[in-house]
Amino acid sequence: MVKENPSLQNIEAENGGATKAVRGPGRRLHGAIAHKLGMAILSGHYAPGDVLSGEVAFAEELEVSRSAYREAIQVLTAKGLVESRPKAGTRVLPRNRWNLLDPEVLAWAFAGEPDIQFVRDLFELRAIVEPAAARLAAVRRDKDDLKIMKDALSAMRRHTLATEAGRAADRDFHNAILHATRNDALLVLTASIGAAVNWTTQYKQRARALPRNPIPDHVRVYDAIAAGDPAAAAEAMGVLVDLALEDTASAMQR
Amino acid sequence: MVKENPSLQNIEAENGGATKAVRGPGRRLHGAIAHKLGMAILSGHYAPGDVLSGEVAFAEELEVSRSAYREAIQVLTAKGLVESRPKAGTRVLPRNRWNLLDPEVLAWAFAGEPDIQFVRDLFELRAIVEPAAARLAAVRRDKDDLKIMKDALSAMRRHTLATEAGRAADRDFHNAILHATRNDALLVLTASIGAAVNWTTQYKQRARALPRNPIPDHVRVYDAIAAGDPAAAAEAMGVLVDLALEDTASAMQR
DNA sequence: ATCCTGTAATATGTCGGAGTAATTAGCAGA
DNA sequence: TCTGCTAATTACTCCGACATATTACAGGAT
Repeated sequence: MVKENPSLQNIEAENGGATKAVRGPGRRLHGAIAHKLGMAILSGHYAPGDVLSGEVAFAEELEVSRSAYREAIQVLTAKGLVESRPKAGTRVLPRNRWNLLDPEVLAWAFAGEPDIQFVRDLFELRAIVEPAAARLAAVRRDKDDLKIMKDALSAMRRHTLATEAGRAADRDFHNAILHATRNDALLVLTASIGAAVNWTTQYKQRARALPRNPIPDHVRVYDAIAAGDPAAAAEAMGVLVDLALEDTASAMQR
Repeated sequence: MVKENPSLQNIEAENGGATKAVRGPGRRLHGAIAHKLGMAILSGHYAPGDVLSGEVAFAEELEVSRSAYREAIQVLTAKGLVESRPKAGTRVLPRNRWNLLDPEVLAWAFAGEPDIQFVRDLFELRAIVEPAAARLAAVRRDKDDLKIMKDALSAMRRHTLATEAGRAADRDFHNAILHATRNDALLVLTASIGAAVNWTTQYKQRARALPRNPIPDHVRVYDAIAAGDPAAAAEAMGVLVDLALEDTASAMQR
């Protein structure tokens, strides 16, 4: 258990100037604090059971008002990361209480050095859900869905995955499939994970050039869905996820 | 777009007495507000795009301080339900921005009249994930996992599912399976959904007695996992989920 | 040794005000 | 009449202080 809070100074102080100049226009102060704290927890800087020393002391240390600190804590509490009780202080909750599928939490988890085991867990989940989604999409898609997928596909071809536009097209393609399942729960889940994993894709991108051309595999998924063949769609999507896992794993090991 | 806020008075006023007497000991004020507001949004009382009239006016109407109101809004914002911007007020975000897998959001969704389509979506997701989890568990489980499952099973036999203890044992059984997958992401996801769905189970409970004895089906799952047979485990779990869906659907139709 | 009780520490709830950003409307020019 | 800019209003954001309630902890009694 850490007693004092080590080196959390300078939340957002690139320059020593005014606060408003530092934080972006859309970014609120408590949001920045929550981000900072959330990353600190997800990165393991604070372990479950650790106590974030007293509210007043902490806010003082961060050089923000208690209100801002309290609102930040409120956010973390809403995501199940911490729990604060009178006298006891604010403690980091055990991992199983964390809301790991929250988009923001996911982002924090991937912001620092992502935990390899957790990434593998996430891909395992993807490997379960995405093929099943493709299976459903093959049955339930309509003409509009197919058109959107087709457009995204050609956009992926035009720009490569090396560009931001290309990656956006990739996201659109997958989102179109999810949307075609007509299942909101599936959509939300996969969208959250997808966003985090796409971050990993950028990560990978930094490491080296594309390992191989992913377009044909995407086309196979599209063809199967267009043909209304659930089994083939699931199989093709399975290949896609496996491929992504391979690439990511090899990129993270270096 | 609603302009004024209809009938949100008396957040927690059963009696006209002191506030502290009404809200439970562990329940904080802003938590109660967030609960109230969250339920109002999830139940469709506020539609996406609706604006919750001015902070001051609203806090006044709820008879709480602005700080409490703000902290409640903070919670909702963290869950992606609303977004507040200066001058524009606090607006309800579109549904696809909602954090539907958040345990609390799920609870709110089920608190009122649960949306049938959403329940179906959730069960579809369960039907995808849980058999896959059973498949993994069949391979990765160790002796301790089996012991916990066995204990939960016998507890389910002792108390029936009609009692709270029996339902707790049911939860334990499923959690043990999830834990045996050694996949935190899977565990968190299914735990969230399971909690909400268990609520539905209580719902069902009210409607009528148990439709049939679920114990043998649970035993089949256990046997397959104990035998280390992935395919059989997945199949048996699929049966379990289908059964639950059937029961819930028929219970909700009345 | 265990239980109880009092106290101090700490988080929670409240308030009002100053600051800031954005929408809206009003005005000027083409 | 339409377009572009300016200004004022409005609502959120942040702040610091105060009052309150809860609880952990310690010290004493049984």
